[in-house]
Amino acid sequence: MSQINIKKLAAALGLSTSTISRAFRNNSDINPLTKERILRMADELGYSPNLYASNLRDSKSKTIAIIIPEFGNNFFSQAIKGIEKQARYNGYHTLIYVTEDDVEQEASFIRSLCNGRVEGVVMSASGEGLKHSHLNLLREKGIPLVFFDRCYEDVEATCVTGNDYDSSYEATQHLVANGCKRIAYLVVNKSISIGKTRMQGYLDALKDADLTLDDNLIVECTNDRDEIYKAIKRLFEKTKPDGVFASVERLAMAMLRYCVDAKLDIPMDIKLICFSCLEIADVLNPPLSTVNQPAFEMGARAAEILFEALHNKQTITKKQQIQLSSSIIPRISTEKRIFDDNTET
Amino acid sequence: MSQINIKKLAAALGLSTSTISRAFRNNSDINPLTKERILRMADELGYSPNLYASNLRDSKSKTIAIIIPEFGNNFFSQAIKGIEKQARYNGYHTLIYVTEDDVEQEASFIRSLCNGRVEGVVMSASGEGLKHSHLNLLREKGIPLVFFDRCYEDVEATCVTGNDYDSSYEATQHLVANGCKRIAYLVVNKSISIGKTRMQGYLDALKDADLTLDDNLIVECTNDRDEIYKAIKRLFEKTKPDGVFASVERLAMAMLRYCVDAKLDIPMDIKLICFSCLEIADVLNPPLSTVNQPAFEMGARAAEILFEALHNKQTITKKQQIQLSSSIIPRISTEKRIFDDNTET
DNA sequence: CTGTTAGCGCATTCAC
DNA sequence: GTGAATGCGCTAACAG
Repeated sequence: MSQINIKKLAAALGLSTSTISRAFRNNSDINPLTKERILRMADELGYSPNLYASNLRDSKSKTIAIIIPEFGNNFFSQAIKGIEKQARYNGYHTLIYVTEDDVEQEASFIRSLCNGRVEGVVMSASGEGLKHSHLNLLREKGIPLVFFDRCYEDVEATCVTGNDYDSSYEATQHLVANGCKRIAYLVVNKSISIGKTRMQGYLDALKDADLTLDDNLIVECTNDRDEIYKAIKRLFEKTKPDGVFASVERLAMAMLRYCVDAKLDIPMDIKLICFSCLEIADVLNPPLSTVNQPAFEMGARAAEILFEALHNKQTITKKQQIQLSSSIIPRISTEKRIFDDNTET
Repeated sequence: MSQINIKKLAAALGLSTSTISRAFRNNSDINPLTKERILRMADELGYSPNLYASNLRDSKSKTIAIIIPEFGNNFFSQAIKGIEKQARYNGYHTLIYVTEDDVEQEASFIRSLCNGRVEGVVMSASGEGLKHSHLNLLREKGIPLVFFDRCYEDVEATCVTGNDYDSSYEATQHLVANGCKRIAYLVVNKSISIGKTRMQGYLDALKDADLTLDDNLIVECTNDRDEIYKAIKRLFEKTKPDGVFASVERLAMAMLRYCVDAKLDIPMDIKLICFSCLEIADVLNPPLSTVNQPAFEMGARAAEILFEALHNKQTITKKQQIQLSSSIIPRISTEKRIFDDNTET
């Protein structure tokens, strides 16, 4: 394949390469007719300016990266959608990397991006709050970073999250209001920022409702479907919760499965609410009360902030947290049922 | 930001740039000690070879693109996961583009990729079988293409799909076997390849079961949630199906909603099965029988084929269809219920 | 309005 | 085992 390049095109037209170049960028002045002639010929010969040559010259890549820990639930697909849309709007390309919750992988991705491949990074953190030296690389290279949903607290960067504390408080309160006294909290990892924040909301709500905390009611799970199920089973065998607040969608799904198997009726025997952005929560069995996270908006907002930084030639984003409101959508799974006075609905 | 480059690093070490270069590629011979010294200093100074310079020199980008029509359901997130994983395995980067079902957008993306940005493309087609001239660009540039799930029949490229015809036939047969006589088919667009193939399976199964086809039972929907609902409502008002086969997940969700509102019991009054790769079909109300598509595998396989082509320096993939088997997972939504003889389960 | 010139950062000859 | 020279394809200054 004799690749066409600017020189050949110039030769074919009897022009200089700079004129060709001019025809392809909109700023420099050029005779409209020449331009048209060039573009026509370019089209015919299948010429388009080589990306890497241009990028090398201007050290601009018009590309950002998304780094996410996993793809397991709707949250990230919707967030990606938001980011990609913003990128498109700004004329940027979007690279995507999935770490599978592996900080090493995350570091490796970051390293592979620091050679000019991207101008900015939007990411949701994979690890806990320990060694983030790989992120210093970004700063050294002047590549701005924006977190969404999960962040490293010690890294200087803007972080777009939901109002996790408030939502958790409210979700717990919602269970209390509907009659729950022994509320369990299901979490994947209670030591990372987001699990911690959500748990605090839960704890404070319990305290404010004068409910005593039973440590057995806090269940730390993994991401493995079977193990989650077992953890829930143990919870119910050991202690008898009457309400469950799941900090992650996947854990609530396991709850639904367990309740079917254990012949527990939701919401009669146990009430359930969880963080989720599942669009089909209303057709679950039973329709599931959710703390609805604005995933798309979170992604879009994070990207927006990144592009602002890029636009202003900032090499770093301001350390601040931007909270988008989640909303509690009560459905059957937390409905109050009254037996004692025959007014059962 | 005084960016570090190969020259500065060379100067700092009193070496030539070519020696530096050698230290970073593993083939050329270089004194191990020099190499180590270089790498150490590079690390210290935060140097890594500029991507665009290397790419320009070698005309290699180590990047592929994914182009998908939408992000609306699990299918595409799982497929992306499969593709990304393969890419990572092969040391490639992955660009992602979402067309929102717009062929113009698709064409525009393709054009923006043909300047060397990517070495290959994995895509699920956005449009119908009409004008695909934008794909010729890829061929002209020698960029191989692999379709997954949705393809353009007239384009020469490998296409990885499910066994849609067979699965549809079986799904329909499954409804028949469980007592349905008037089976509706819900489809988004019956004229694109995939809608067509699936419908053919449905039609043939009806014929082989000696059921007469009622055109009113074939419902063409859009992607809009409300409109889908209305279309289903019209279907039930006009005619009384006793089984529904939904060619797309989203349509089945609308069915579940409609049945709640219309107080129709699934599977008593109506049975339902659909294409889906929802992992939580078992906790829907009722647990939904599905034709389970191997989305992750489809993505992974498509990527694999692309990398094979890349590896063999093919500029085009063989025109062939590779079918991965879907499996029918019967759940409550299609269960046979027998009233007449008191053996109701 | 167009051509000439120089150089972005790197990797590969070819010498030594 | 290492250095000097060349060019990948493009664009921005500068001249005219």
